[in-house]
Amino acid sequence: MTSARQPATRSYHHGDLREALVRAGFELAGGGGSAAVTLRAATRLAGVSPTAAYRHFSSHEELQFAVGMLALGDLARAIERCQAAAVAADPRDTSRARLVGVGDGYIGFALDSPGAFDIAMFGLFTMVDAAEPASTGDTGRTPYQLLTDAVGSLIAESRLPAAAADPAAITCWSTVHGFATLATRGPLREFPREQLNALGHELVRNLVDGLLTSPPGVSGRAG
Amino acid sequence: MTSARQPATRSYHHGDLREALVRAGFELAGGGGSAAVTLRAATRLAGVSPTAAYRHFSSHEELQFAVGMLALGDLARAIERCQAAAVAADPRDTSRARLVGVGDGYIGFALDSPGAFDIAMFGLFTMVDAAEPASTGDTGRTPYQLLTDAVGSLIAESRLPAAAADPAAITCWSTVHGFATLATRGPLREFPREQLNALGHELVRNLVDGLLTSPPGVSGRAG
DNA sequence: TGTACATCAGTGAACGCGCGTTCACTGATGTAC
DNA sequence: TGTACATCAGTGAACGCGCGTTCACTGATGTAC
Repeated sequence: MTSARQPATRSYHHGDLREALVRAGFELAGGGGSAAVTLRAATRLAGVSPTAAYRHFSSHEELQFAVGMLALGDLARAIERCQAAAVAADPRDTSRARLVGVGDGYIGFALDSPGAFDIAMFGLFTMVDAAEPASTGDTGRTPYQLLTDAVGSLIAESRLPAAAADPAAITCWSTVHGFATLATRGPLREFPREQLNALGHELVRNLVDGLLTSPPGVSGRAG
Repeated sequence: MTSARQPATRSYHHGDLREALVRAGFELAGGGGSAAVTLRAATRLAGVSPTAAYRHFSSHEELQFAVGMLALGDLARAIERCQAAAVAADPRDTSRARLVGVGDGYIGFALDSPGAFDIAMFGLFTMVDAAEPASTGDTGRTPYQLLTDAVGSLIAESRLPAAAADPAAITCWSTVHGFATLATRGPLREFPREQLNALGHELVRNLVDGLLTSPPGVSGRAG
């Protein structure tokens, strides 16, 4: 969106090495998670010497972070897709459907792309609501924002008390994140995909309906 | 429990290097999680040459696994302690209290000993219900067994349908595991400990009561 | 009780590996006159 | 339009690091006679 005074100016030597390195890192993550995203491997994949990376990233960590942001954007899009599907399946309750979509998208993305999910967490964990444009989906929202947006509409509809906003978001995130981890790298790892789909599907719906039935944050009974 | 024909036979050269290495590994994990449990660092800490480890472990992975088992045992004991406390706090509903104790213990252990928690997962994830004695608490049960035991008593009391056994265990584990991860290495990392305690406390009780109100596994409404 | 011997826990040097990072450089690109 | 020059993206060799693992060994322990 900056004025394009020069004709795209693409390609000094390589074209756009920064972009190529981030894409290479993303590909590596797909194979072996965040541990596979080394600076040398990325430059190797891009067909360039290791030193070249330092023209675009000041350190290995900066590359990892950039790859994480890219993966976060993919996660956001997966969530947006599931939200659309959930709304289509239950058009009379779009707020609930949008929250369901967050859960479905999160779990589905982890199952489909465990490596990308792993590196996405690298980015997520260092900046929850970073304004990094690369980390947003088609609606311009990060995965975390999509979650808080969905919780926010339930609050706006008085179906969740305002005080429940934070605890509800944390509960949702904890549940789907835990399941994604167990299913991806944990003891559920070798379950057939169909069964994981079914388990995740039910988990998310139980989670959302449980939340609406007895919202957290409103001091429950002592245990 | 084997016949002690020889007087404890302790100490060839070192005493019990295997034990010392596992303890060293555990100490390292306390500092930097599973990644810090290298074979060389463990031997260094034990004051022994790297090669010596190969008298007791066939590979680095075997050492990591042994350390994981030790950490799992600690986790089991943390759970047992929380179960006792929960039962004392609510003696009229011991089954519910025991399940609450699993959650409290799991989260508390992760918050108290993130490194040990990390390496414990290394062991857990490769063998959920291994019969490894090192991985059990004072009652001789592994953490996972303590969870299924607690769910089992609720089923025995007809407060949960038998069909809910597996999904309920998975839901519980997912939720507390996810929270432990977010609180330990995730975006909740820098929250004050007291707040995390409160959040975890409430999360667990909402989880358990939600489970008892609407058990999973009994095909809920479509979403 | 004393000596010869077998066992085997631990040593020390070395291997190859891939990593992140630094250095002085080269050579293609774009710019100024 | 053509030449001299500055820029700066990418090179290639090298560094030090810590890792897991192998090798031939040493020397303390326990055992047999």
